[in-house]
Parts: sequence; structure tokens; C-alpha cells
Amino acid sequence: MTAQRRVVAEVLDGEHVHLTADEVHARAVTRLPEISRATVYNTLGELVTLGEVLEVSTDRRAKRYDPNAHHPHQHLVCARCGAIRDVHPAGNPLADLPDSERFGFTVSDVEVTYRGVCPNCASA
Amino acid sequence: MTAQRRVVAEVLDGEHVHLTADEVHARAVTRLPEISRATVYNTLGELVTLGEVLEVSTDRRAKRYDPNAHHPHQHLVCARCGAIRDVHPAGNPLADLPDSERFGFTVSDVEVTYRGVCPNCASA
DNA sequence: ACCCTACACTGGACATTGTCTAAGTCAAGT
DNA sequence: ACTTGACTTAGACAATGTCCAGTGTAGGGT
Repeated sequence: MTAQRRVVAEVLDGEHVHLTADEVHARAVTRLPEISRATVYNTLGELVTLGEVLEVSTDRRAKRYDPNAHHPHQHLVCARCGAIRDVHPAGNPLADLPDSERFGFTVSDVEVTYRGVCPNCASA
Repeated sequence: MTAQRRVVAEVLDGEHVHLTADEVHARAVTRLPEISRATVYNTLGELVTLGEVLEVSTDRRAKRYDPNAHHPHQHLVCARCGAIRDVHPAGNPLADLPDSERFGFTVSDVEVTYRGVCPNCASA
């Protein structure tokens, strides 16, 4: 555990939002001015491997990092402003895929992204 | 309808697979050698706007384009080789999101990606 | 037929995101 | 103190996508 890794972990834990790698880097720099992008990427990658943090890809621009890794959840994304909310749908989407639709795959995971317009954007 | 757009449409229609923009461009070049990347991107964007083609983002590298836009379906992706299959889960995932989990959003769409290991990779 | 205009296309520069590498730094063990 | 190895840094590089200025080109109006 180095100062750099601690700072990255603190940034993620401090704000329960979904930050991009560059946003994490920007916030980390305010606490540890000389931390490099490579270290942030490396550390985020390690946190993902350890299962402490989830990678989320709600748009096709940058990956985002979700510190809420220990509660299974899905995401609801505003198509206009990109806001992201964690949501908890009823049921288990994995159960909705019958064997006949698995083509011999060993299916281990499912990722659900709801898209819509948030109240802010709808009223604007 | 120009020669360039026809070629892009033919490439997508010809092979029912999920091509990246660059793969579309590579195939288009064999038929129309001087077609530019920008035109392929523009044309793909227009096809997406028209609803003729879907953008799929199964990995974080390149967007892929799915000509099967008129049959709602989801995707099953191999975590090792990246192979993509169209699948049709039972039920409607949109119905699984209760009002209490919508936070005032107008939810219009849902995207489901199953992940697993395909038979080929599992036996290797 | 000839110009004019609007649109599409081209090629390349640019932006964003992420990965890689060579070299530097630091701490622990010998 | 020296060696070793892990970590960090800075920057080059790669992949993908977007933008823009200049160049066709097709069709309408004369």
C-alpha cells in the first residue's frame, strides 16, 4: 500500500459517483500533485482485479469506476446529460436466458443498462 | 443514395456479423478503393439515426454495428475471444424496473449483455 | 447545354482514451 | 552499503473517433 494507491482508493471511496479514470486522476492530483496517469490506470486495474471496484461502460467514451462493488446492481443512464444512477431491478436477468439461447456458452454474468431521460433534462 | 453509402449498406447487410467501423471500412475499400474513413463513420452514424442499424458496445474498444435492428434482441459475449451471439431472453427486462427505482426518469430502452465463455474457448 | 448551389466525399489533422516502456526511486533483506 | 524487486514517473505510442477545409458532383434553373 503506497501513498499513490491510498489516494486513488480515497478518491473512489470519498464520492459515491461514477468517475472516469481521468477524473480520478484529476482528483488524485489535488492530493498528491505528482501522481501519474499510468499509476492511476494501474491502480484502478488492480482494484478491478481484486473485485473492490467495478468497471462500468455506460457510454462509449471512457470507462467509469464504481466503488459499489459489493452490492449487485444495474445502471440507469440519462441519454442527454449522462447522469448515472444505481438501480436494483426485480428478478434475476440471468434466469431469463433459457438454455436454448446459450449456444453452449458458460454464462457467468449479465450487465443491464437502462436508458432514458432524467427529470432535470426532461424539464429543461 | 451515393455509391459510398450503398457500399456501406451492402457490407453491413452482406455479413450478418457485428463489425467495427474499421472493419466496415476495410471491406468497403475492397469494393470502392478510395472511400474514406470519414465517410464510413458518417454513413454509419446516419444509418444509426435512421434506425436501420444498431450500435453495440460489448467491449470498450470499438463500437460495433448490428444490421439486425428490426428484431429486438440482446447479446451474449465470450469473455475470452470476444465472439458475439444474438440472443432472445424470456420476458421484458424493462418491466423488471419498478417505478420506485426509476427516480423520475423516463425510461425508454434497456440493453442487456450476457458474458461468459464460448464452447470453443472452454475446450481450448 | 451551361452555370450554380447544395451536398457529399476526401484526406489529414486533431482529440480522447488507454497501454507500454525505459528509467528513476525507495524500502527491505543480506 | 549493496542488491533486488516492486512501484512510480514521464512520455511515447496505439486505437478509435471527430472535425475541418478543400474538392468533386449531381441536379435544378436558365
